Amino acid sequence: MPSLTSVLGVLDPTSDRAVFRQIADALREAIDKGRFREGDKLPSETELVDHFGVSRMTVRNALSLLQQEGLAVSEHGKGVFVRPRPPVRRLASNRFARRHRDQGKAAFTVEAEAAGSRPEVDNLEVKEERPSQDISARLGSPRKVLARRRRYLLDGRPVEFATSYLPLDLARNTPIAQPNPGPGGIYARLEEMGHRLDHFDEEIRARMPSPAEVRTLQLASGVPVIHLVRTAYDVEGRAVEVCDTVMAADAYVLAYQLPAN
Amino acid sequence: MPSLTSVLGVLDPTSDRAVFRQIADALREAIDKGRFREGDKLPSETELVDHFGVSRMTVRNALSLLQQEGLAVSEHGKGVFVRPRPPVRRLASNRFARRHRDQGKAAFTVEAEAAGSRPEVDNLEVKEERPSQDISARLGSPRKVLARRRRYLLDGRPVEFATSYLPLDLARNTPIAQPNPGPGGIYARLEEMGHRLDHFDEEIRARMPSPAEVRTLQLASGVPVIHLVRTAYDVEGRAVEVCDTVMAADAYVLAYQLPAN
DNA sequence: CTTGCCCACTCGTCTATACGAGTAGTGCCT
DNA sequence: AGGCACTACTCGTATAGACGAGTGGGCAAG
Repeated sequence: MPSLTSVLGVLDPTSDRAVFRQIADALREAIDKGRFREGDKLPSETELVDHFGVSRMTVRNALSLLQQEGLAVSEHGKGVFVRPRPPVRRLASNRFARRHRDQGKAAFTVEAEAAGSRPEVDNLEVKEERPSQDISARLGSPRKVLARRRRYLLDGRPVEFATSYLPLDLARNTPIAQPNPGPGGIYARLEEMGHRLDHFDEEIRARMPSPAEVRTLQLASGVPVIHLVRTAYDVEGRAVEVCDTVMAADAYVLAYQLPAN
Repeated sequence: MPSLTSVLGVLDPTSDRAVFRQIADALREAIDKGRFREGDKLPSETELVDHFGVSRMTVRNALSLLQQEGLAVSEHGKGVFVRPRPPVRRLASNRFARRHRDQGKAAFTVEAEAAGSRPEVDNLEVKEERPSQDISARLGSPRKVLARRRRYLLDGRPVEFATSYLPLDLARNTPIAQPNPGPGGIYARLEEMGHRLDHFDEEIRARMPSPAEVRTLQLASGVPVIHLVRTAYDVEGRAVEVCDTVMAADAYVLAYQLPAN
């Protein structure tokens, strides 16, 4: 067992860099160099206090920095750990292409099982409501919309929360208003109903989660969310669906293929 | 001038929610309700201490939470302010399409001026180097690559830092190895050199910035970065360029249009 | 009137202490 | 063998105080 000094070094009292930043630097460097690996427990606050000869608040300040950077997570009663990188789910840009519309299960389920994960969907909610200003504008100002909410989990971990909005005049009293819209999902139903899909617009943002999103997605601190808003247009140019998705950023890579011409 | 109590309310001593969270909640709610607007100064730490009757560390803890959420920014000597939302730059998926290749200026410059901003590019660096494992794999394992680094600013604010990598055998002693590759950028040069471009692959991730990225992009705390890696392929299927881009997430929306078939 | 200093106010850093609460192992008691 | 209590260790929350450093306004000296 190597000494803490050999792993973390010592403070430089002549430096004008704040002590807690020096401590954070030392820990960050040790993590980068592989002295601590994913899931490893970092030295406890008490050990760091003793090693660096500073007060506990200073140590906590340093650890808090690492958590904000997404490098570490603390667990009450256990310790502070190097944040494990979960397996990422790759979302291909053509995942909604007609030829990929699976006739049995939802796309999420198929992909997750192919990747060796256990998929779940919960928090299902289908209701009629008045659209927000943003959603309303994207859908051509319908008075009411059908909202389909659901949360996706992989191996028990929530990774994504999505809401689909459809103009109510289009979705009411159709399979789309059912909790399970049937094989191929709502896009298959829309096409059966005569709304042949032409293209999708996707808008991607990244930001820190709201407290509600932290709860829903059980996010560790230092993990942003990817906010994706997809609008589906039929061949007549009508926006027939808006899907608002919030994803745990550490669980996703979005992949797009674009023509060069 | 409304009293602090009418804006922030009071603590609930019977609640088991931590005091600093209650204070953060009160401030967050006041911001959400528009009692404080973008750029407004929040009550000073001292005022919050007096109002809530708690110690300064508790108040700082609450303010720190808001900063991690990206809701507030502190300025030494001045105060804590509601974080202003900068204008976002919209990156369209077809921005590199051949027909959009401007013959005079760089795409960044054209777009920025169209949006009424003052564009700058700095930190230019062009050098030959050994590729990282990741870049090497994407480019088909060249021994060395040409790296072109640059930083983009809008109205003096850094928003994006990008590095292009090209196999050295392809780029050496060409205009691509010059600081200014000429009209239409390196994609125009590549096509002139016989590498007609076929398509691009883009991979998008979001995460918290490293300390180096915080410096380079002058990021406030609570602002993630969008990490985009674009690989350009010629019609023969060869990867001819990888562009690794780190963007301030609060300055960008990425927009993609996808066919439905 | 201008310059420059000082002061009041801001947040930043750090110490020292206290108690609460979650976790896990040990060992006793049943 | 099983269950439970105790305990030692972890991080979480909160207090009180001190000094440092950046900002900006006012006041006094030139």
